[in-house]
Amino acid sequence: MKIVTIRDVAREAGVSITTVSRVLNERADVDPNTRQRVQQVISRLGYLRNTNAANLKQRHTDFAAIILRGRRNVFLADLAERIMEIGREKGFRFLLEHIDERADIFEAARRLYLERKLSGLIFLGANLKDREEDVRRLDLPCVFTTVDASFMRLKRVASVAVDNFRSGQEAADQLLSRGHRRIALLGYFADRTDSSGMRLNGVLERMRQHKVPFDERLFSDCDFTMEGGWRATQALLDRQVPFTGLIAISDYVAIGAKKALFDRGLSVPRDVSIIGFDGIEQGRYCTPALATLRQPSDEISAVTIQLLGELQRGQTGRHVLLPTQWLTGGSIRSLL
Amino acid sequence: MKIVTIRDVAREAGVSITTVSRVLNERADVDPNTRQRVQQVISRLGYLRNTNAANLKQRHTDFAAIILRGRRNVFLADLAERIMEIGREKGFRFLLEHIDERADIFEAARRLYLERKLSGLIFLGANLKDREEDVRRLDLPCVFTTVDASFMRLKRVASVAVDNFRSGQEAADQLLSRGHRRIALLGYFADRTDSSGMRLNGVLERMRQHKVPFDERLFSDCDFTMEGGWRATQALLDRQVPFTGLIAISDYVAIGAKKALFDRGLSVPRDVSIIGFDGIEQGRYCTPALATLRQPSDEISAVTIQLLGELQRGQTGRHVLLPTQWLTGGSIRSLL
DNA sequence: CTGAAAGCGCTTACAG
DNA sequence: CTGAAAGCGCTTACAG
Repeated sequence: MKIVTIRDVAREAGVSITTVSRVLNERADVDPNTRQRVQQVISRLGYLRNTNAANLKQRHTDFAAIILRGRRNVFLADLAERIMEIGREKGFRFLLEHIDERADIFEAARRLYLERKLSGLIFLGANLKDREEDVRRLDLPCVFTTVDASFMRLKRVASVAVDNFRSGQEAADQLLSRGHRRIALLGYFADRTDSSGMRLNGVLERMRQHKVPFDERLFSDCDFTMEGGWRATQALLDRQVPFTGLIAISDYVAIGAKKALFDRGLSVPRDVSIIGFDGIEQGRYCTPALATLRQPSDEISAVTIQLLGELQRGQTGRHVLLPTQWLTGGSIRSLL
Repeated sequence: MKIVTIRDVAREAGVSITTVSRVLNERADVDPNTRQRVQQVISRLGYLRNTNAANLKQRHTDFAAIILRGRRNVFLADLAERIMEIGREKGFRFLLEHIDERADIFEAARRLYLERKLSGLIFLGANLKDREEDVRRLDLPCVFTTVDASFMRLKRVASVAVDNFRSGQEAADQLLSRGHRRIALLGYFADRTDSSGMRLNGVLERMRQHKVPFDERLFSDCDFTMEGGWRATQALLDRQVPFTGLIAISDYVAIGAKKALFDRGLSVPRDVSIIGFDGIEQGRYCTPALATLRQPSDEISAVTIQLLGELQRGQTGRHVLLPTQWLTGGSIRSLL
């Protein structure tokens, strides 16, 4: 592949590379005729700017990077698209970096800053446990989306997430108000900041308030995947402890749970009522549709952009907690 | 954020930047003591190499780029992971580029080559219609995965895909052998190379062979999404033409179809038997499980790597068609 | 085994 | 409105 450089364009157009650079960067101080001539040469030669070279020299850019870990998380991928869409309308420019599940998001952020310079960072689905120092080192406007970073108390850090604890309470309310007393829980408890623990603790708190005892044998450990939900539910059923309701820490887990029940000849919602979290598209396509507590993606996206703007204008970071929305579905029924 | 450069490392370690560069690039010709000292300084200062600068100077690299369009396609995302996994074991190094649905894959390829130099390219889910000239211009080893590029007849181009036509035939066989005669089809017909048209034509061909007439009112147009399948099935049902079997061009479409049937009070497989294509994880978690023609991801991945290796060694590109695997499921039943 | 120097393809003051 | 020159942070012959 023959490589066309700015030098080739300059020669063909009969101008200096400085002028070509000006055209490339859409600067105003170029004669309209010159600009047009250069642009014609650019498209005729099929010139593409070498971003390496451009970024090497640039001291700073107006790009904000979105760092998204994991390539299979459709929820976060959609959120990223939405954030970029809303942000572009407000004049932001983005670099979306999809990094490996096992990669370190803060190292990725540093590398990206090094290479592209940045005006800000948006992290989707970050794990913040013991990472305060890493965040401080970045010293850039940082917005954490879908995770509460308020405990960090850093001026240039903001966050927006759903109120997972309250969301868990609501899930419990939905089952309790329909007469369910024996409720199974699928998920895990890690640290204070993780969404699984928050959601489950919300459920447990509300059960306590309603004086409904929680049978520990009805808790089954699992990660955020369908397979995890499937396995955990099988383990649960093996214990032979009866339950009529099941709350899973995510819709994916709930889908796995539903499958495991089906495999054992149990039916949803006849035998077990199921509730998930997140409100993924998939859940709407389940038969019956999965009842869930939906994360308001549009609002999360809009707030993310709002917070990034505030940080860039020098304001102290805010930490926003949004309520989830109850989305009912055929996966639950009333026992009353 | 303070930026540490190779110059800082060199000064701290008391060597030239050339030597630091040698350490960074893991060259053998460095004194072990020097190497260790430099490495210590690198980790002490938290130095990260500026890839822009590195790539600017490098004439070529041993990186192969994987270009994947669309951020929501879990099937292709998994395939990419698998390809990288297998490839790494064989000494390949990869750059995975996730590009926007609307972006041009060949422009992305050219830009990537410009910026990172490349030893080869792997395209996942490309659309090759009228793109022969673009491929020729790349003039690099190119492997097209999940699409048959044999019609291009270019020496440095190889491809691996499933035999979609045969796969369509098999889908038809599965329903016909169970006594289904009124079969609905969901998908679209574009050009010769697209998988939807190939699959559907396979179905139609086999129906002709079995002298089972196809009622055109049982074809409903849709894209590759769940929502598309849902809408198309509603349109189908509105026509009030009875059918007992349904073949959708993908599992996602089949999931949408199943939902639409459910919404109208119809049951799978009691009222309608459904078959999809691809074999996504999702399908296994449907209740009942979705019968499908699975694309053998592991084999596709392994062949992709094999073909890339062959091209890099100067061999002429081969075009491999793999059979799909029948994965039965509760979504179909026999009428016999 | 090590270093000085050229240069990758751009951008950016600076001068006119 | 335009151009010559310096320099971004690396790699790579080349010389020793």
